[in-house]
Amino acid sequence: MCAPPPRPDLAPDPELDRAAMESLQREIADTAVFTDEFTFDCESLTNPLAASAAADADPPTVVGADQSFLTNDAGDQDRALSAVVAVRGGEVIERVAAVTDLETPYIPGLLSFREGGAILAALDELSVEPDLFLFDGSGRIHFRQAGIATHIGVVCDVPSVGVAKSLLCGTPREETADLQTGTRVGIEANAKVDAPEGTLLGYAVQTRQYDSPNRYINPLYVSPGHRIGPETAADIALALASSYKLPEPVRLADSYATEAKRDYVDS
DNA sequence: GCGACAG
DNA sequence: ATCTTGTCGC
Repeated sequence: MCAPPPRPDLAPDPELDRAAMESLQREIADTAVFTDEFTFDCESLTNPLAASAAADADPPTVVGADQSFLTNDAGDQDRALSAVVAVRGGEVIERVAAVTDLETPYIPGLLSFREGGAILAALDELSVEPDLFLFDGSGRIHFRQAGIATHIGVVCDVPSVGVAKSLLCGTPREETADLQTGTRVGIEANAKVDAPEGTLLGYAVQTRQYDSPNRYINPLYVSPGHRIGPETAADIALALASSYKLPEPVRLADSYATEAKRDYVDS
């Protein structure tokens, strides 16, 4: 992005010790806004495959991000590649990628300190101005309500949504098996979450399901990152998912992360 | 000791 | 995340 992050002081620093990381996450959560606070038109979050795409509206720029990892000669993952794809009105308008050294191992709950640096480096290369971020990982569904979507959203002060493929913490309010396409089940805070029990953290969202009773697709776990409420976060995930389980911007970032990694390995 | 968790 | 074969269904 052209402008520097509004809160560089809150950036994920992999040099911090564990206690300091957790402390920073509490500060991130305090700074985060878990209600709708954005100016773009949510109704024009259409994609090209949606027949209802309004040609006259000016659609927001949605940026999806996902990471892949590079291995050194010893066989260890030593670098992260962050792939970022900007989509507007269902069209890809820009793709950028950045590679940074990994400083921290993967620790559940501290993902942003491992991958955040690469993401911020990639976003720095982006020339378009994002209206909304979609990340592969949790937002408010997190022990300290500060998953990677919340962390990066707050640092950049850009509305963001977390899209995770599995549940980190929290409790579904109802059975999440056999949900119909387009339906959702609330995920609320349990004892493991630093929030009053019962707090609505996000939703299990069934963006896609097979017709035949033989094959089955698990729901996504969608939660507010920053400046988005839980209902809208789920609405956004559903609106941006077309033929696949993942919302288009993250699905495209996912495949670009694989593609860019292959290209990077060549050279 | 038990529980155990995004990517 | 990443590594793979096999299998289903369009």
